[in-house]
Amino acid sequence: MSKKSAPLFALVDVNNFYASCERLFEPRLEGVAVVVLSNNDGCVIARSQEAKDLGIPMGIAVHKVKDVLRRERVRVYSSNYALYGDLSGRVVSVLKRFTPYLEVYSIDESFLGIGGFADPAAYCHDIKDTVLRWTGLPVSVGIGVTKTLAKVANRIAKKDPRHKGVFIMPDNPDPVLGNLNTGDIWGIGRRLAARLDRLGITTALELKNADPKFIRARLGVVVERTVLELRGTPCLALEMTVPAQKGIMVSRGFARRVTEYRDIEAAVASYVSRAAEKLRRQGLSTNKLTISLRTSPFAPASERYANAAGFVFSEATSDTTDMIKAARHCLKKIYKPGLPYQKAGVFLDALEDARHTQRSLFPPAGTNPDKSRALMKAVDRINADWGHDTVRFAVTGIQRSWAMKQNQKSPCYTTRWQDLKQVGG
DNA sequence: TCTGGGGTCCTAGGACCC
DNA sequence: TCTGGGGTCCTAGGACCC
Repeated sequence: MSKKSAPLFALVDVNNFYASCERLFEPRLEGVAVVVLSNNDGCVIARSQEAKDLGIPMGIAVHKVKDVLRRERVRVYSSNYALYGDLSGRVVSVLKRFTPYLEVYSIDESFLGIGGFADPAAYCHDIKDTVLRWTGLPVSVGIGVTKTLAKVANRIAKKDPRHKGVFIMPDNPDPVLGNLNTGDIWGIGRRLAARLDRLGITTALELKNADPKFIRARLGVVVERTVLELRGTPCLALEMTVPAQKGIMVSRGFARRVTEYRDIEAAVASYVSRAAEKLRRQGLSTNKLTISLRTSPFAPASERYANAAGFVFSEATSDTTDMIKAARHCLKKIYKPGLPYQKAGVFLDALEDARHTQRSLFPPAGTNPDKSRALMKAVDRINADWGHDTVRFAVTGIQRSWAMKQNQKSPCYTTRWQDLKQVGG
């Protein structure tokens, strides 16, 4: 992309990503309806085209579509993030061979800066064909002068087979935008769509033609930027460097309702351990830990409860022991006996580079940072070599009746040797 | 019986300062 | 008893994304 050329964005997006990943290692699934479930096998988070054609909605609770899943013999998979993460990396490495102007936006989407090409559509067809040939995954590409317009174009590339997977936004986008609801624009969710509706704005074209100052006053700067992006004025740049993470969260629903303090404490301690590993892997330490606990939001009102409590460390830490201690302190504040708890979580906040941690003038008694660092390093090393949780804290429990359900999980073909054997049968 | 998990950014309002 | 205006920083909550 030469400096003089006008910016042009391509959004490359894997079609039905999770479903396509499952299909990659099970050729029998070709042409068959496939769905992938959320954690705890709770709801549908990905569908093959055939599953979409059966009218199975995104995000629906599994128990609500049980009948159609059985009747139509839909193949059902628990989500397998190790597999999806690995395949995502393969797609990105193919894209990197085409251009350094690359922003990995999500597990299945990347923005590419493609300004300066004489024939961007041909270039993107080449990208699409190459990704399919080298990874086996089908992608669609949308092209536009802003990220928001590239998103719109991508949607059309996916929906209308006549475009063969690549759609470039025309110079006059109005006919396209006139056929698009505001809720289908990137950045406009259900709430904002409803508020726009009340202002008499229902299509993307109407939003584009609205007064940006008026929109800013009523709906804030985010929506104002969307108006400008729809008009072809870029407000969002290609972000090629990954910014430092601001927070780390680990939260899970329990496989079944949990009431006993000991069980919740065990679950929370194991989430804390996982969060602490993520923290150390990135060379960070945390200043603040928050524990959250709740019953099901679908529970009867008498059982509905959600609360959170935080703990601020006197100096930043990356030590699992410190964090478990803090977590117990928080949990005691918010745990109420007798309730059927459904979910707990830990959030690590106010992160900083572990190498430049500000030491407290008054460190808590009995702490020895060097010793703790060495211990954590050893624990991480053993767990990396021998598998998750080979070494873990006793408080995380032995029985783990709360551990999540994943009854339909596919093998980790690409990341575990043991699982690879299953391919050959 | 059964409804995901992990992030980001923005805004409003309170605390505090001069 | 009366009692300003403006700035900054922090936090909680809301909205969005995939």
